[in-house]
Amino acid sequence: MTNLELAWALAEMGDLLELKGEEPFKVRAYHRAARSLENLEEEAADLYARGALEEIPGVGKNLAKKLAELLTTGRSTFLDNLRREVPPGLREMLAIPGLGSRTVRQIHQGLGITTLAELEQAARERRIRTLPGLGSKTELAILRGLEMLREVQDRVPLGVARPLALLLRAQLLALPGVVRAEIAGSVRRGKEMVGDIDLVAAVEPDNQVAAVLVRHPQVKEVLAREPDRLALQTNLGLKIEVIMVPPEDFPATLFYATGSKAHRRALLRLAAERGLGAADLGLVTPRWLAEEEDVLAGGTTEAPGKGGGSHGEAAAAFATSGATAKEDTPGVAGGAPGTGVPPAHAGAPLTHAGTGTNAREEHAGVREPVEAAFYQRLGLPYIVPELREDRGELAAARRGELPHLVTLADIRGDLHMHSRYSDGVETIAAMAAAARARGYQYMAITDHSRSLTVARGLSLEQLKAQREEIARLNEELEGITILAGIEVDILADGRLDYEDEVLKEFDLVIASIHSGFRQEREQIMARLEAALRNPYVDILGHPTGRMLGRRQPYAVDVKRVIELAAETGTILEINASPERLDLNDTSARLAKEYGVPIAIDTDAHDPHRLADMEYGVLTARRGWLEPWDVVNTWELERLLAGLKRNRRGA
DNA sequence: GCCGTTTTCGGCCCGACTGTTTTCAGTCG
Repeated sequence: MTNLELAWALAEMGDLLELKGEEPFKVRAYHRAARSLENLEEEAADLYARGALEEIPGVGKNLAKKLAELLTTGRSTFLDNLRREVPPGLREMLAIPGLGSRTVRQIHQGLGITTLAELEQAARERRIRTLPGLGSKTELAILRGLEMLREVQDRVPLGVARPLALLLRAQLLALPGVVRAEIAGSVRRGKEMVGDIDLVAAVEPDNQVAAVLVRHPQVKEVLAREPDRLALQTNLGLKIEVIMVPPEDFPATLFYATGSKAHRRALLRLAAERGLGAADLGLVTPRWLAEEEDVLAGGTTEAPGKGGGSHGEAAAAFATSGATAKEDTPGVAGGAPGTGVPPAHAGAPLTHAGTGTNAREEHAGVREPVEAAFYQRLGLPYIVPELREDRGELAAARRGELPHLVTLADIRGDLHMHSRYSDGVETIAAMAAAARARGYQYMAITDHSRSLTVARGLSLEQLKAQREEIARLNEELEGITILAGIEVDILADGRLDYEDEVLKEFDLVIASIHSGFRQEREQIMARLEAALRNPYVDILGHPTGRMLGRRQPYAVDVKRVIELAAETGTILEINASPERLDLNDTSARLAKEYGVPIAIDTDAHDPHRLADMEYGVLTARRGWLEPWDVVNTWELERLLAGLKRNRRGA
């Protein structure tokens, strides 16, 4: 079992124990251990092999035993028993904001409800409010929560799907008869949430793909097994589709499977306007021809062979650190993160600034954009997957105005990270070492401010101590500059958590909302406006507060925030954590149109999470951002000179 | 259930907000 699968099993145990009414500290122990496993560098299976499971933080005798059972048998009698005791629907209810274990238990016991469907019906029939302590607001929260769950149904964050996609691609390439394999679909396009992992493999007739993959340890169920197509369901509930084609069909199939569907169809319409057909472009596979037929018929039905929407896709180049829209530069040969699987192509060197030793930082990618020829036959430059959403990319290509997209290699620093001073897990020195190992020239330590007590926000005394430590480290360390920053809370009443006299002492200030999420729009906007107008607030952190699949944004008017940022000279953040990606791609693009500079920050609480930068860069690319739009691609001097605090009176 | 150069037992992040209430329990970050 993989670390992620083990982590999910522990988290499920924790949830089920909580629903049973176990004491909170025991429940928390399961969740803490789950988190440890998610962030573990080494495979738990290896730790088990040398009897070292208890070295995992938060794992003692008891949990080590449960992990050992999972690792050796793939099952857990403890978890199986829990699942028998607690209806699975109750666990799903925990995902509804506002519902905790006590309320779920009360609803279960009071109304006999065990599924989300029953819960919805009860809320609509106003039966929830018949329970003591619950009222109409809870019913509303339930209905809203269910709506949010429906939106993300069967989809997972890119941060979960992409690592598995990279692993699968590497494993495919190791199989006999596989000439080439690439990630396609929404994973390749870098969408924030994905429904399935699409892979395209160029294979010889005697390949072993199906035979091996149906027995893959992470595969729970085979959904379809056809000569040229395999559909699988993983243990974690993700769907995987592998399309197998002869090598000569690989480019067109990859192109098709990457989507988006809207982009494909717009491309075919453009070709038709010019009197060209799919065949003229070299797109002669059955999928393309069927789609062309449908487009020409003016139809909106699905092309055969695939399911609906933009997820009928498959395959390849992930070009974050390589190819851009204007230059067909090579991408990077990709290894699978954290798996020790070697890169598939030995050729292209890592282009990431300086380093590349960490497998987590490597990127899958094709060495040349295999689809370039198709665009070329239409007289167009190559369009990277991140732009293929039918959001004006074809028109821009025709005008020769495709953006020169920012790449991971352009990033010179990370301006949002936490240390042990607040809720981070590492020292400033360790975070600095990790940032330097990534080739960064600068970084900012931005711990939480004093009101965020859960995150051990810093008192004025601690701020002083921290600043002294940073000054000392800057003396000692070569090759990286640490900025003394803060992530200051925008308090519920609109004040900032420190006075201006304190804020002006920092090198850089991020202001963020961590409380009062349910306030009315007017109040939220008043708080944001006050923060944006503060002369010492340089960056607005995670501007909408959303957590993908978990929490809706607070009542924010994003366009107004962008206008205010433009007016006040405040930088807006793309928080690169795959749980957030906030701003999202379309908002980032709007910010660019307003001339608002963007900082792509990881908000890392742990050195490993500095690698989340790639997700932020992907989101920025989907937002058409170019290096000059992103302040942490700038040289440090220029960055500092550009901060609002330093421009005042200048 | 985990953890310990103070502890092998008794702590474990804790204060604010929300919804439901007339004094507070539950949820959240």
